[in-house]
Amino acid sequence: MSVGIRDVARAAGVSTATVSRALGRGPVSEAVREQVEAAVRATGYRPNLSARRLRSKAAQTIGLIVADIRNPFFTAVSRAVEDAAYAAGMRVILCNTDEDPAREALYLRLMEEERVTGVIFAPTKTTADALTAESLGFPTVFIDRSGLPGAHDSVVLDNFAAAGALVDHLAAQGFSRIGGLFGSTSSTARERQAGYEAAMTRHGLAPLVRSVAPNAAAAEAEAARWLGQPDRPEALILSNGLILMGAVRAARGLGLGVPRDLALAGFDNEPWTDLVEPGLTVIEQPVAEIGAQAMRLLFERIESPDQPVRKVVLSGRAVLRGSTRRG
Amino acid sequence: MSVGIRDVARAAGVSTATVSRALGRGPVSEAVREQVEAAVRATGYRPNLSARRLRSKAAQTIGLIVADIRNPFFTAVSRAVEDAAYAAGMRVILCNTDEDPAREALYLRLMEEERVTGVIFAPTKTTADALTAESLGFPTVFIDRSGLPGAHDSVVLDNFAAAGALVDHLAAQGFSRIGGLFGSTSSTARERQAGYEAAMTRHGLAPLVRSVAPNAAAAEAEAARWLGQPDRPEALILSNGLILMGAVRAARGLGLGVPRDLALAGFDNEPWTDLVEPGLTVIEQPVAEIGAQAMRLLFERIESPDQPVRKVVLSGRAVLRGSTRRG
DNA sequence: TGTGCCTATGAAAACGTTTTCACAACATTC
DNA sequence: GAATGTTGTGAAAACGTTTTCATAGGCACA
Repeated sequence: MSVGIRDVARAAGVSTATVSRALGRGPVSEAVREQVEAAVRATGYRPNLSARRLRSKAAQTIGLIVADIRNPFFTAVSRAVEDAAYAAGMRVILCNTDEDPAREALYLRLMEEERVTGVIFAPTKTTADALTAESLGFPTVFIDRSGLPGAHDSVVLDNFAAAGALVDHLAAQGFSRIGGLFGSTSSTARERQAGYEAAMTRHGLAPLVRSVAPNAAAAEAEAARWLGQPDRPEALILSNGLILMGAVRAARGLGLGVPRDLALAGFDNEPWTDLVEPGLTVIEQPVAEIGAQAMRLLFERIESPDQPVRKVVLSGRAVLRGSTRRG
Repeated sequence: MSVGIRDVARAAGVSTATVSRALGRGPVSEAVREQVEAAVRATGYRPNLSARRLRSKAAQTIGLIVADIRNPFFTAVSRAVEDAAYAAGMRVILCNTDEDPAREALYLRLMEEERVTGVIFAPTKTTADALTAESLGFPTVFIDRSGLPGAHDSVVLDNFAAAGALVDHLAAQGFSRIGGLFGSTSSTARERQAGYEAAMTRHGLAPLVRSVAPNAAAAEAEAARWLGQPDRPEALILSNGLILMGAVRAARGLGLGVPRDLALAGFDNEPWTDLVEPGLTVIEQPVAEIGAQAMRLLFERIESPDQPVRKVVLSGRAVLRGSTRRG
């Protein structure tokens, strides 16, 4: 019923081996190559990728496991990864873990069963800490988040410095009760928290830290609780775009003026952050480059599996807007 | 080197056929099933999905081809599709066409080669109009956009009615020079335009229409051009979230107050639309339901390939905010 | 003219599963 | 007690490719 390589071979008057060689790379005479191509067109042949992968053991597939596809940061990174992958003739399987270690385990097993060429992974802290260099059966690059030192290639932001830069900026504007609301599931949030705390200490200020599930609803609830207290912070640093949005909503809900009653500074320069009034001060991440670098690292790891582990650290760019301007 | 089903069979003291049956569904005694499971654990066996798919001819894979993953509408729909797919034990291959017919063709060929179980597809108008019922080698459900009548299952918004509702609302507020800026690549934008024009005519108003590539940058440029003219519209209807964002930026850039100098109404109730000042009046689409219904239609089509073509039309919900309030 | 070495090709094996076919052991029906 | 299912199992075929192995023909070189 379905047309296979033997139908093409019959139509072209050659063997299946020759068809395979003509379609891939292999020594074939120009005449035969043209015959085969004509036969492919005539029969409407489409190669069966499952069969091809089974025999050749080259899956030509990379897995992309992200924590939350609704987070525009991951969407943007995915775009870059996919573009690079398809340009290299590889397919992408995209998986969403929702920051859930159980789903991470599920998808990692799926990757094994697919015999993927490699994986790009933004793991939760729980999973990252559990994964040693040998525990994964395929080349892996961590993205946005890093795990055990020296265990996996990774490309991350210089979170420590970026969070420190936000504190410096707020301190320079004269704010002193600067709070930090950080995600609870990622190493990234921890690093940002550490950078925040170090900078606060450097400025002789007392760190005020809370953590929260990294989504807008949870962040709004927690921020509202915090900001409702009499000794509320006068400035807040938020560890990603979703948490930043939650904080903006909480401030609105409580009738707090920004930056008069509350200054806000966050991460991820999402399109809406300069549309709200006042514009929000953020650290912009080089999202496209993160994706591209991850693919580069992955390809190089596939090429030479035994090279030393590498960690690419990219710098964020502070985008200063009205939300941190001292009234 | 890699452990296969025959290693498991040897370890369990049974044949490979029995292992296969014990792992899948098939008549096996309870004792043997436990033996096999123990052997799987002992050997660390992972099934090879390529081999499984090749032999069983069940890809257990659905393709999801969207126009732009940066558009939160598609992100949200993808979430729903993926959740449903993984719940049904299927994998998802996600592809981005960037509204480019050439990439659509590329990905459709990929779907054939993957021998996918089915595809959910948001096609450009160009591709949709070229695709007859027989031209696709797999069950397909169109999403957000429809093609030739009766050619493919689809789940879409009632775009005509929704656009009309926006016009009605603006007209009721006393606006009369109401312009419409619509995307140029989708049937959806055409339907919204038709609904807009019909409603304008119904109100005795003259339609003012422009079209633009459906992304924020192009929309901003076109809106700025339009709004810079002396006889500029006093209200604008925008055919999706990205175009709406472009229009907001254009208004800001020209120093036009909303809604005093310009009223704005659009599609897609994205999280940022109530964060800008004033909040934006939009049609909210039931994104999760669109994804879920698409999966339902697809599964039913797979089950009974010859049933009549169905089109699910969902209603949008008008969310009225300050951007259309008559000053 | 013989020897050796490329190049293009075909026959057949191999990839790791599931499925078909055959059959033995046992239960059910007449 | 014979005929007729069931049920559990193994041997081997099959899925659609790529790859290995073998070989025939052409060409260069001695």
